[in-house]
Amino acid sequence: MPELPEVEVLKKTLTKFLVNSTIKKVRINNASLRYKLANNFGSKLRYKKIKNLTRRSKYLLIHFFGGDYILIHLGMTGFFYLLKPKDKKFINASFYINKKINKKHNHIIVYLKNGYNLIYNDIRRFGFMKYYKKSTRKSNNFLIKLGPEPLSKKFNASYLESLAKKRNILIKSLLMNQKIVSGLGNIYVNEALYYSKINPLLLCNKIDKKKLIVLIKNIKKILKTSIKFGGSSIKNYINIAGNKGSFQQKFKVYNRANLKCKNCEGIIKKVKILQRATFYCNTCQK
DNA sequence: TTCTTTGTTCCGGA
DNA sequence: GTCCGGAACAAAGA
Repeated sequence: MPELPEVEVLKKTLTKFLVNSTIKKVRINNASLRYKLANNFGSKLRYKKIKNLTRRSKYLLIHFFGGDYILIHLGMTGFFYLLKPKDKKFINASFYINKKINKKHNHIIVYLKNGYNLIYNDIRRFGFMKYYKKSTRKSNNFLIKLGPEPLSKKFNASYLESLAKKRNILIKSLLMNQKIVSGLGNIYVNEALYYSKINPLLLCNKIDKKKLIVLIKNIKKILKTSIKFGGSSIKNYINIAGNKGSFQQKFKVYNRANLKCKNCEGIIKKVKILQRATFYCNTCQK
């Protein structure tokens, strides 16, 4: 699942290949993403020159000279790769492809003047992209409601405590709320609570500040490590088309129901919180 | 056929 | 009105 670190790595990788490049044409194989692509999506992109790329939460933004931009969300299975057919160069830009690419899910192909094709592949089509005018930069509905970035200074223990004491919800629900902190998904919340020895079923207003300090520290550490790891694993993907990557995510608790805890003798339990799979060790997460 | 998966929105109960 | 959890939704694969 593409989470914040994956999007950050994607941004960095694409930046190298897209900035200052001009779009020659766009081929849309399937416009039915999570939100149907506008009919003029391709024609709007044509001849646009890319200025820079940014990330907000799990959204990737591609900015054009002149100020218009596209907003992208990868959903559950969306990813990008770059292909330079002339020299058979293949670059996996999206961090986590383990399986062979099924071309039938190549929904959008952007042909760039620099010879690269930027390809968007999304098996379940929960991802989306939208074209926006410059004037929407400060009023974009997807961005306007988001809380602080988890890696920003604004996301600290005092901030979290002030919100936690006002609410009567589970700590996991608090962290999953994008208005509280934006960009943490299910996997990283599970992992961060495990590292911090905090039970996801605890009420957020019952957790003392000491614990919150540890939690904040771990969230930042896990995200940073993951970004670093993603950055280095990307290199292994600069291969000829078809070569598989070997990157494996090493989760401490996520998806380990009924297995032995990596920290103690406990067994990892699985419950649902906000309809999401939640994993924790009953012994070390008090 | 049914279940799982994520992020967001909507709805109803307390 | 406010707070909270559950359902629904998007699509595909097991």
